[in-house]
Amino acid sequence: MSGTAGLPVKWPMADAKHRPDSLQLEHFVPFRLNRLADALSVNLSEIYRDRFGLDIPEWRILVTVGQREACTAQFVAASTRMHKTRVSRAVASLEARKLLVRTVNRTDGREMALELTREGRRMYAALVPLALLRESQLLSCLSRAERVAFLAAVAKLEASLALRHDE
Amino acid sequence: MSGTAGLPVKWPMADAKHRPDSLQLEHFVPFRLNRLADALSVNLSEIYRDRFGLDIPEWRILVTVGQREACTAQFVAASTRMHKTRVSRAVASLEARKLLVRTVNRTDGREMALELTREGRRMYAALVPLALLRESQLLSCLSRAERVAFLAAVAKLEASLALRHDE
DNA sequence: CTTAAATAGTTGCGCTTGCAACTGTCAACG
DNA sequence: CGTTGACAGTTGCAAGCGCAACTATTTAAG
Repeated sequence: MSGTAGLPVKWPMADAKHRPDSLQLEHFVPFRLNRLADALSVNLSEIYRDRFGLDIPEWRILVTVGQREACTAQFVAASTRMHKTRVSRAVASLEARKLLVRTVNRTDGREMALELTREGRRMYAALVPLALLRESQLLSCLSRAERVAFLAAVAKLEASLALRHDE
Repeated sequence: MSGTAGLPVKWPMADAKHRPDSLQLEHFVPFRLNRLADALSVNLSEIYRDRFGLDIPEWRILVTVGQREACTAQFVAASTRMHKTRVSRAVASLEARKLLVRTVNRTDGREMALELTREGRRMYAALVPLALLRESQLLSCLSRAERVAFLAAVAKLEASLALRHDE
């Protein structure tokens, strides 16, 4: 332990520079993406939480169901990549708030079709434009070319991690 | 509710196409980044969890402390953007495992300098090359130009969200 | 010196989550 | 039919987390 005799440090001493064997968290891409995604979530939650009282799982379900006629919890779980218990509980919550109804499938009693209620649709219709606006605001710091390049790279990363299920 | 008489749907009916008032979660950038960041975390955790028994907070602390001589928990919290209680508990865990020691600052008894033990440094030294290798593997689906463009866009987004504290 | 405000770090508590185990239903096979 | 395995969805439980409240220490002000 070299020079820690004259301890202590309010702020750390200048960190080792970019040596190939040194990992600087602030430049480590997985960490940066995690932090970025989290900041975006927090930013977006102003809309769905503060203005509509939804948490993340509820918001995802509302959007997933709202953009279709109806679908199963299974489908929601697969397309949002949420654990099925997380979906189950959020669906129960949305049902309790009368934003969504569940109907048992007549030909397969295991499944339940999820469908937004009139009120659920109203919330969906109010939410979507705000979310899309916020998305474009968040991306507005990029030029059109930068945005295209960025999204193309994201798509490639998604493909390489087998995250895409459509197209 | 219109055509849900002949219910139910194992898979949802073809979803409404890209109408401007329709939000498709699979194309919604904040969601995609969240999913991407999560996949990267899972991918990386194979290294720090399975091979070294660390969880995310512990891994971040090990890296943050390891790249400096010493620093405070405060600094770790600020630079990793983790809540101070999360840092506090993970530091306690690392200390219990003798990967890290805490030393009270002589001139300010509130602070404690965090420093890796010999064993902590050994783990850090073993971990870093693996993590950097994995990072480059994850980015290897992008050409050099694509990678540069991607990172530039990420940096702009970070700046626009005030996530950068250095440089 | 004394008091008040600020800061570093810890802890109690409630909430959310994932895992494993469970219920109930359907499909396959004898 | 009856049994076995797969599948949709739910629940008990323990672990992780953030918030608020706390301790201990330092700094500022009077």
